[in-house]
Amino acid sequence: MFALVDCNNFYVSCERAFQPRLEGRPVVVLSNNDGCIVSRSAEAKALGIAMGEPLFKVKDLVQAHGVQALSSNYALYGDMSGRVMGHLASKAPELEIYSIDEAFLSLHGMERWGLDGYAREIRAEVKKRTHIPTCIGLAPTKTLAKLANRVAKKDPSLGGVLLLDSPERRTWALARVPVEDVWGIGRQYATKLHALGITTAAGLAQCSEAMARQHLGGVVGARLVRELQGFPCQALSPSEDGTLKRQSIACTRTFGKSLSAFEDIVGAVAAFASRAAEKLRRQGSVASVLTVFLSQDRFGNTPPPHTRSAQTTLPVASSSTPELVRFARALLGRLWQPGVVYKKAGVILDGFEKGGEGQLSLFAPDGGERVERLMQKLDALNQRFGKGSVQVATALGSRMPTGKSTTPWHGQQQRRTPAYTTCWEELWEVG
DNA sequence: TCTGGGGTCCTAGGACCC
DNA sequence: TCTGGGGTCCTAGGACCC
Repeated sequence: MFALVDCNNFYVSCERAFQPRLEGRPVVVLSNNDGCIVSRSAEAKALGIAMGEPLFKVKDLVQAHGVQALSSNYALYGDMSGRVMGHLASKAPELEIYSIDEAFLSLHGMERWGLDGYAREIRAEVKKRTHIPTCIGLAPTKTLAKLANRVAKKDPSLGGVLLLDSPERRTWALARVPVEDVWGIGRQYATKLHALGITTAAGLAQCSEAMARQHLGGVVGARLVRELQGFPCQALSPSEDGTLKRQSIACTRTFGKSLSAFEDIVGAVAAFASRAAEKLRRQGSVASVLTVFLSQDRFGNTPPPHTRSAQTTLPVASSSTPELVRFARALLGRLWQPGVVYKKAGVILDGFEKGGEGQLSLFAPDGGERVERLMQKLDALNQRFGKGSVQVATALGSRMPTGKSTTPWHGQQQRRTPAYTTCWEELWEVG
């Protein structure tokens, strides 16, 4: 049996854990640049505020109902996520961290404990220790566990837990979930399925394999239907030592304002590459593929495509900031055009190998050990004195290296709460 | 005026290999 | 007119997820 533990309105719940006055009120958390709504409290959902909606489109609603709109505070959410996952890891032999607010647990062999009661215990404990409310779905496949979780979230009478351990319960749950709410059914597939007269998860579960393959992206769709029928097709991939090992790492941003000058954009790209390299080192990988993209305003008047990208395979896989910045800069040189107004850029790393196991370079006789030591020092300094204390100069862009002016690509974050748990200057004050 | 930032997996075609 | 069978790697793009 799998359990899927999912935090309710995660970002809003993190904010509420430190600001009890937000309890019972409509609250939303905003994306970067305070642009879109990415997390909503139950009260905000009830007002009809949609997920992903731009803030400016619901400004009236927000004002009329005194909705608290907060900038996103990823330092806080990441830390709270770690705490929740830490508790979950102690509750099951295996844990797969699926996203910042969700994890699959393998409960194989624990059936005799009474899974329903055990799930309620986990839920209560997470709430008590972290103040984060969760819902738990339990079922023989991941897709059914997701579905059970979704039903548990929508139906308060279930007390946050739903166990699907019999054909009767499964049939009951499948019948009450619209097909578009099934894990793996997005907008395109939902439209197709409705046209075919399939409107519920129950209907989808009765689909033939041929039909699933034809309409739902081949083997992916076939697996989805089998999982709904109770035949597991997706195994748990346990997260080693409670952390996620990614297959790709991206750092991308919409700029705070439009940028044209090469020096400004190269500053942004260098900063993104530095950040990506940091994440890469933290998971102990080296990357062999680097992609840079550059976008114009996708809501503006310029016809698509709005994005151009360039990719390169590194001669030797690397996690060195200066090395990756150098290649990123070269790629940017191929993309940037004078006079064009840009709104967004990004750096993506791919093709990972485990650090120390990759192909060695003929031309770096020490195997890159010096650079590795340098990067360790860099990370240690930034850990000790705060993010960005030591950077490659390219990342400063056209700024003077002194002074506190923000970089031209930085956006607004006017409603950010303190990083209560990760920054000495911003510790929680009680009183 | 204002419109996010991450990820995953799969397919298909072309170049190239034996 | 006929002209094999089996791979890999790379790129681009599409669908989905949170």
